[in-house]
Amino acid sequence: MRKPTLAKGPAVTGDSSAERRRLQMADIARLAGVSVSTVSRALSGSTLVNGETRARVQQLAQSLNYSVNLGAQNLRLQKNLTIGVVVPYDAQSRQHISDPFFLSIVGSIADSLTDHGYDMLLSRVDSERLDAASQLYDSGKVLGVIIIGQWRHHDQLNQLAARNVPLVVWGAELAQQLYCSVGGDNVDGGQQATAHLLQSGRKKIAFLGDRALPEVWLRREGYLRAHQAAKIEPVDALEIKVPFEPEAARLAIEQLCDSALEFDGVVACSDLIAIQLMQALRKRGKSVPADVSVVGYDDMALAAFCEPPLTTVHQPVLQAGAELVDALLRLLQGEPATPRTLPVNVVVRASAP
Amino acid sequence: MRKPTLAKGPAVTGDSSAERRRLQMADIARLAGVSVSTVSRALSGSTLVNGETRARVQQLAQSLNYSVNLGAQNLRLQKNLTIGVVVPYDAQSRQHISDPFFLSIVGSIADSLTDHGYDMLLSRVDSERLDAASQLYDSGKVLGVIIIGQWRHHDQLNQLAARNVPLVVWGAELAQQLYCSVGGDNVDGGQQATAHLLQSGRKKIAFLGDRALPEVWLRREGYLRAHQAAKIEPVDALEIKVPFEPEAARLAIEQLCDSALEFDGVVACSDLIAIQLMQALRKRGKSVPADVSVVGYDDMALAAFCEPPLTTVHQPVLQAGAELVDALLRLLQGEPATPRTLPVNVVVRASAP
DNA sequence: TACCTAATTGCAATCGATTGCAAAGAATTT
DNA sequence: AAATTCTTTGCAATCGATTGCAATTAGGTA
Repeated sequence: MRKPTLAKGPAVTGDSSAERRRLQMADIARLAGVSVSTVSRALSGSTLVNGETRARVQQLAQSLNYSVNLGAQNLRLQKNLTIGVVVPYDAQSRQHISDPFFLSIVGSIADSLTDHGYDMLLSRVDSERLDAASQLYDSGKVLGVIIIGQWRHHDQLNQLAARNVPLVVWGAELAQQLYCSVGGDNVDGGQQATAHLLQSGRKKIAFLGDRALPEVWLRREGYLRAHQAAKIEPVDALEIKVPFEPEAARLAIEQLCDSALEFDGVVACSDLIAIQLMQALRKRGKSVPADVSVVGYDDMALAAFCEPPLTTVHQPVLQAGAELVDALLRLLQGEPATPRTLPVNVVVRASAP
Repeated sequence: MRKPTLAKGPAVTGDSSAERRRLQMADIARLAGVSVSTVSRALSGSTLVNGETRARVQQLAQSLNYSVNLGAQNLRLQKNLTIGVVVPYDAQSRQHISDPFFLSIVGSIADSLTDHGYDMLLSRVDSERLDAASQLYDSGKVLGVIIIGQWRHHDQLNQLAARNVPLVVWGAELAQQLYCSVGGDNVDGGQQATAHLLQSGRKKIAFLGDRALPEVWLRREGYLRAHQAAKIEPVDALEIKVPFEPEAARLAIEQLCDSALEFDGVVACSDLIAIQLMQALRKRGKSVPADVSVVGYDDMALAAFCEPPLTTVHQPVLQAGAELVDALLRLLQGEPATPRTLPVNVVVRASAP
């Protein structure tokens, strides 16, 4: 086995003397003594060129690590195998791509795109200007776009769709929706989470989330339905506006815990919110789940390992990636793509037995 | 406030009748009644065109959502603002992009690239064929490549560098290294982790990792040095080959726990390994940290929240993304880029007080 | 020997943009 | 009024590939 040791070599230089010019077809042609046309045909395996010549050219190209310039090829062939994936960020809080849930969706999309032979261009836009995502498409960089989340701008997404931008969105299925969405069943998720708490005898259940976001609104809808089904009146004051951004969330949570509000159960709209809440409660000497039962949302890897392990609504991330990609590719074929709502289920762990 | 409700609309169709042809400069030219040259100049803000004409063309383009075709523009201008980020995957275990640590590095690279105005193309390659990453560069799709991890193929990376592929690698700084790397100080990390355990009185410390990987080899080096400094002889049998792949790791860990080997401390080469170990120990009635102290590696978000909270070696992910991007951009300028080893530090939590 | 067919190969137009250069027209100078 | 300059515009070449069509050559046939 080679033994790696600490290096002490010189700095790696960029160019030094050898100028870095990319090899092109004309070079191969010159070296092989044929025309560019012949090289092009040889490399694409056309039978129009002599078998011997073809083999010679192919070997030459291979040995020189030559690859066809895809930019030029795409231009000529009007082809493109790149899909844009857009992760909105919060411009105010300068919240970057870091939420583990979004990252895991991006990962699963990457896998699915690779399986289909597409490249993935990862990009960020201000969550208040989702329509900026179309720039990727308008400029021809990508064939179509997958946007992670609707945020506050269903309308902008509709405009993009109306402009015929090939578009699929991770998020809720809403009324008057012109674009294709794929998302978890938020109403059912909210309902299941709440019902689970109600069934275990909890009566004063807080709802933590920002209902200005469509997905949260729907989860709240489920929260209300579960109360209705159990013939229990939810307490209005226990709906707390908690944003997804960790820092802002922390403030809202501390405020809740320091208030006089009483609650024995919590439905949080993300695992991060749930975990922050559990920390805040512990710090104040309250026990989870003895004093307060907590249910999170997403079921990210973290959920199984925190203290106590978190009961949470599982979102099918792997399936999500595959479905998003499928839907977009179908759109690109000119086929219809129906919005999809994926089933979710509560995973019961210690935080809400 | 608009109230989202469940949708019941028809399927979103792809094309319907309206054929989807991308707008191009010639269209704008025709509509504005000028030549393509003028449009090109107007859109680039050249003073060569009449101010009035310029404004008119710009407004027209804007109102039609026209963007210059970047493929054609890049071809003509020999310009390209896309960087490739390559995440190797394990072909045997079909381990996909999912390790939270890699994802968080990718996230931080994405942020840094965006700040510099570059696009990011995310791609995967078989970890046994890292040299396949150069395809992105050879084909002109990207200006340069960032590869996450060296895996077993320092040699292939050197070959890429020798071929002048602009390349930066997240990983260890090794001997005879032709490429630029950025990574945590693995020797120091291993040493600090081990020293922390030794100082708290632990004597039989296991090392969990696959030393065929350079980074692990170096951490083991630190593990040995710490023992040497403390004048304690490490037990050879306590070096356990545990791969990073979760499933394979689980097997190795179960095997260790079921063996007759005795140990009171553990240095694990990732947080995932550490957490899996803690679960396995708990299942067997052993207590962490009373019976066994555990130190992880990476300090991913998870570490602070697992049970017990994990003492671990913190890797500076945010800084890593910025440094990787800086180094690559410097290379592309033709400037030298020195390999960088970033300082790491142990974050003490309950698993190894 | 003249003619026809088939197998190879290269010329030149094309994809959608940019830009040097020349031309047309307006404005200024002599 | 003629000459000169300045402003504005369009023509045509170019980036690196692909491909229809024509040209060349070899081989086969009448």
